[in-house]
Amino acid sequence: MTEPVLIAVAWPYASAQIHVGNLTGAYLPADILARYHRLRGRDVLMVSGSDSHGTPVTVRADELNATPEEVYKQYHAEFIELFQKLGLTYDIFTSTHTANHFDVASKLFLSLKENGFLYTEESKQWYSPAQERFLPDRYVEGTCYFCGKTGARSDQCDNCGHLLEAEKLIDPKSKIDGSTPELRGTTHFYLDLEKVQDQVAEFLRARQDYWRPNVIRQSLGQIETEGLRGRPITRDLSWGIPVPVEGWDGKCMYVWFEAVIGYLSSVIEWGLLQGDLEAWHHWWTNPASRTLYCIGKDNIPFHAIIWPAELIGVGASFDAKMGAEDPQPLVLPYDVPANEFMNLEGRKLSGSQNWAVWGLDFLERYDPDPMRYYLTVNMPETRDSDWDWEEFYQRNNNELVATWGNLANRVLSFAYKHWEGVVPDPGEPREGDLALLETLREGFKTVEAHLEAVKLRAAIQEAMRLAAEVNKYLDTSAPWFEIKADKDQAAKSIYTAMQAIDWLKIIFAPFLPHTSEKLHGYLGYDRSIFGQLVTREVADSLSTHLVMLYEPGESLSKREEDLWQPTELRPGKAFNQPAPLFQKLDASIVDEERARLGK
RNA sequence: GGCGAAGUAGCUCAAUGGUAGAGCAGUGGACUCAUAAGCCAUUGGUUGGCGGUUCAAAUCCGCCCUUCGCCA
Repeated sequence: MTEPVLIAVAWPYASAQIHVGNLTGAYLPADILARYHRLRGRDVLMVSGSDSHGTPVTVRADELNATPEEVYKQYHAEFIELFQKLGLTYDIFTSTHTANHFDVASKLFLSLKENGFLYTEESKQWYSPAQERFLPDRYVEGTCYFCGKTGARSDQCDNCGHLLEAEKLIDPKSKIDGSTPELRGTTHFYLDLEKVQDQVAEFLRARQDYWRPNVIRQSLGQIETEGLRGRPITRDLSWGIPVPVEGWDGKCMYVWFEAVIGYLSSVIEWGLLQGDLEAWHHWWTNPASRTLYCIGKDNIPFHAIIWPAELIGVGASFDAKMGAEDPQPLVLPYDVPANEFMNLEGRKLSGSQNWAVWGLDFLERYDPDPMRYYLTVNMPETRDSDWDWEEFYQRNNNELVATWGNLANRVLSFAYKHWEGVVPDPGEPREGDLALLETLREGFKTVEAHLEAVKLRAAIQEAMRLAAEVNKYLDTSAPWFEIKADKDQAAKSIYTAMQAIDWLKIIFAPFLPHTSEKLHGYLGYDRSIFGQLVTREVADSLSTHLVMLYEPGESLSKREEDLWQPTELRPGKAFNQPAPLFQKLDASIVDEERARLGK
């Protein structure tokens, strides 16, 4: 009896590279949770994909003189390369530009429409007579009627900060060709949030005891003080999912509306690729399913209010459209553990000013686990945090290398030298040996409690504390003395320490999977702890797209098998010559890396 | 402007009414299996400011300051 766990991860916009802020905010915590739940033997599905539509992609395409499809595919491929190198084990990482997603989004849209949660309304939008199309707000610039500054966007003036009413903007110009746009009436669909407001509030109140304060207070606070108003969910755009209603040619669904539907469509696609068309029900219509949404704080309203509102409005209608005989409603979010932001050297990250640490660039020079470690201990769980190269260097050398890497290395080196690569037989354990192992046994439970509560920083700190306990144990028992007087005593100490690091390997595995696998290999195990990431090109009626998939293969983490517990290290078992798990960094990297910033 | 989050030791963070703690950095020490790592000891804080409630406040209340986010 395994528990379905859906790890739903924010969909990166396919118009910019991924930096450490994106990673620590959403993608890395998701992977840590996914790996932990896999070790527990649960039915984990971690899903996401590239948000391929919308204005940012078309803006980037215009800049590069390319098509939006070319732009999205280029970034999409880079995302997948990064995720493979960093070991972010998405069961599926796909795209919103797939026939399946179009179909699912359309069915969901129509479900909302038929259930009476959509209405239409006319508003005024910028229209370019020269190009015969509507222009997004950010394509139109003019003179601010508050401060007189030119170059103000049509919806907000960056100079004085005022929000602007489009019709009052002085001398509006299209950024594309400099022509003068005009305001024209256009009709759009709106999501009737007012209608579901009470149900959304009820949904939030039922979860307020365990949701993070920043998420629950902001969401519930907004409903209680201001209430909800309808939001337009369609736009005059050509790059996106067409509105599935007759007579609505030239209009697409607004990206924020359709991208979140990816959490559903990607699970369906995963099932299709497994050849199991019904698989998605296990996570989406099963009341036992636990769904966790890993996102950054900029996404809170969409995941804590709008997406639940969409799901409530859809009810069982989507399942009915999928052909179910006894249609069930879709499962509402269990938790939305949104993180705050990560700054860089005290300043806000800025991609355009290159004030960022880019994922792929970082991995050109460093290993993935040091990045995962620093981003976990410094995760912005309760407030904004800061990437500081000096601190990265210090924590790598003083914590990761010194406490954990050195522990594994000192134990295995000593054992390999004196017992010729065979796990020593401890005989009867002494009191101190039992006490250390008891501490580690308790450690599984403590780290587990932190992980279940999505307190990843506390979890990894506890894991490091356990490693320090083993270091203390070694200093107390001092096998380097024991071996001179009585090798049997040294065998007890070294066996106990080996047993401890074999367990710590599992405890660290969700956070530092690459080095846990390495240690796992040194300890003489054949099958890997986790599976592999593979890519596949998928063709459909719309286009072709690259998907990344997680394949458990012959790995140890399997459904219904709980690896999150102490296991016995067999005396007499052969193990391999060890090497250091982590590299010490030279102090010079701090200045070198700082010199790269802002250029 | 409205709502929300955050402000604790040099740095990163714990501690939601009961003697302010941990890790790292700093300082001193004994040891040497190990990536000069680890271990032991230790310095260091009017808990952003002011006022209030209480026998007791980092914690509850009010005002102010700073940072950040959402909304208008």
